[in-house]
Amino acid sequence: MKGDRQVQELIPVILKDGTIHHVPQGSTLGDVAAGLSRRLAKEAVVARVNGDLKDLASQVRPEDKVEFLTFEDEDGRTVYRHTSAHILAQAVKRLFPEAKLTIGPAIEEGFYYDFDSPEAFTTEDLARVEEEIKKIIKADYPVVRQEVTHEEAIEFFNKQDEPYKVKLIEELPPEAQVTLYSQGEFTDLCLGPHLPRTGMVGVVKLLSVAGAYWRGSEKNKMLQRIYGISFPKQKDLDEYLKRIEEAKRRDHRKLGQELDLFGIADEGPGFPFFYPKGMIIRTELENFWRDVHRRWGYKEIKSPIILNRSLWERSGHWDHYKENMYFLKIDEEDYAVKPMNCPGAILYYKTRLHSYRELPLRLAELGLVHRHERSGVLHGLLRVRCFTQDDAHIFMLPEQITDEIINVINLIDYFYRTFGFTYRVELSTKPENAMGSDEIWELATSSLVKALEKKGIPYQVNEGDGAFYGPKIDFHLQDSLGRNWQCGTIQLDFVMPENFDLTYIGEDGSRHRPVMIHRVAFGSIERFLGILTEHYAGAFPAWLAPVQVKVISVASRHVPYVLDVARQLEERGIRVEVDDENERVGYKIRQGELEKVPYLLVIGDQEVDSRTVRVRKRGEGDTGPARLDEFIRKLQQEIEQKLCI
RNA sequence: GCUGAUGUAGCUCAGCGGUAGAGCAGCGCACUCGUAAUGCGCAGGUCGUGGGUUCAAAUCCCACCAUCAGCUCCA
Repeated sequence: MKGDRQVQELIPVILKDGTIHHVPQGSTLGDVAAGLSRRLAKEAVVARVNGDLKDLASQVRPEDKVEFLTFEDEDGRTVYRHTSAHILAQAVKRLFPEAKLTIGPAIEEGFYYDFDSPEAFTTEDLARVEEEIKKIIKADYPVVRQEVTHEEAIEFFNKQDEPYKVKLIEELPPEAQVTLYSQGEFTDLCLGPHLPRTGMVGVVKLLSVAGAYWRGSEKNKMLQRIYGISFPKQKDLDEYLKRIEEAKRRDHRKLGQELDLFGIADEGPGFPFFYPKGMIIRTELENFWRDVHRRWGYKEIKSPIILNRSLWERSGHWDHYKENMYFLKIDEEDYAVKPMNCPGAILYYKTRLHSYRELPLRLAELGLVHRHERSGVLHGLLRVRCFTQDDAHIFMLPEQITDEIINVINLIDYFYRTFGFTYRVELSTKPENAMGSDEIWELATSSLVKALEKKGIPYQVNEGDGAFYGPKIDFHLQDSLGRNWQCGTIQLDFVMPENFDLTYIGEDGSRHRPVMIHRVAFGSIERFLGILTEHYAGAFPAWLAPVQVKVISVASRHVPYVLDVARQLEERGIRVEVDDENERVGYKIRQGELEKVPYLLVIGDQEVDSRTVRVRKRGEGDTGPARLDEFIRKLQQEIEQKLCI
């Protein structure tokens, strides 16, 4: 009567929605899922039990609060991909038994596994590994968790000749329980949890192989890292690969060349060139910037690129930023190329006495700075060695801090909205190499928090990520592909005013110390243009487009009218080009579309006769005939309002 | 900086020990044409740079330069 007794011993578990479900004692989480729905039976990858993630193979206890996760849940996806990483490691060990296992976590997009292998893996190797992965998935090995003692674990991995695993275990406290996960012949040290079976993984795609240091430190040995991604269905993988393709298609380095906007010569690694068309976009961005700053009460200055060593010693850059700076000698004296604009702005501030009545004093500067970046990190316009910061330094009374920060937040918000970006805010606090006392940092940080809270903006805190002179608020904007870019930043600074002995004359007639804000909106004009290029996929809105209208002749007899139309557009301030080549219309239209010109005007007999133009809108095709002045009026409005259409 | 891959005409790429090739772009000629590539012809390269091996190097070896991917995700 053993069976009867089991049936009677039901235990209660609490489900996600609060309902109580009774299951036989000794049930696993997998059993519970299977009893709830067919969908869960198939798709549950892991369970959250009383807040902790647990393998589906583990048993439930009475009163457990249980929630089942699938690939759709972030944590479920992480487990799914972590198991994928184990499958990758198993496949690699089969094909390359001499490769040593290290670590293999799931990451934001996919997973990786690092191996110490005598031979570097090639792309062909990856294809073979992928085949082996398919076999492992097909074999559908159960993934079995096992708890062993510290000693047993070390002995096991010593026997397996896996020195990195032994090292990892040795770093754990000796009394700790160590968990092992096995699937088929493969066993890995792992905290888990994992999928119950290898067959639950749908498709795995290995993406790339690259070097990576053991524990991320350059002092350690370089390992071979294989990156991969996995999905339940081929369709999901295809979509992911399509998204990668789309990002490649939008790569600003590629578009910058195709559209003739900018480029980088071998002779100047990290020092970009702007070509005439890129220069137009850049100038439009700067015009917009000047216009906004005028309206927000800023004055503009320009400080020199090269300044004497003594200045950089006083500012702290000599001690805190030296390895990123370029130096030169002039008349036997040491000079540095500026990596930041703040000391220049401070020198201007110090050219005369300031009254409390003129604060806040907002000094803006499009300042060209140079910073030494390691050769391996350069990347088009996004990571360069010289760039133009759309900088500003605000000198103010301590009681103006919160209002000023809110003012800057409003300005940055206005900037990003113009380009159709949404954004996220982060607050960074005191770093290791900071200048200034804890009290000052405390005060500065709480001022930033106060401004954010007053604006009701949600933010994330990054401990220890601030600048050496003060805490900061960073703006991470999100582009049309959902990627994040750090651009704007607001940094509060009590240190520089102290170092440079900055003062203002207060109401009481005596000298007081002002507070400083450093801030950028674009961040770097060059980088922002790179981001915009990818965001718009090269199809810039009319206000930024290097050529706004291209006028195309059908046959050579139409050229005089084409030139007349172009002249009228030009007179109304529109950037226009004429294509009067002896080519077919189809050819010229194709050129115009490839150049991503917002409007093409096609002119043939009909247009000449009726003195009209035929409008073709970028990406939409022929939109029919129009009167020229009507077209110009609409386009001017589109440009004026900076519409993204 | 480190690991790996790459570097051939303005662009995209083929050639991988026997002395440089295509398509597009450019130039010329013909066609005068209605919404994403008309046809024919011409011209264009010290094969990233510098060494070496060889009768012979774009091709093999070494060094350097540049580019690309990665080097934060921690059993």
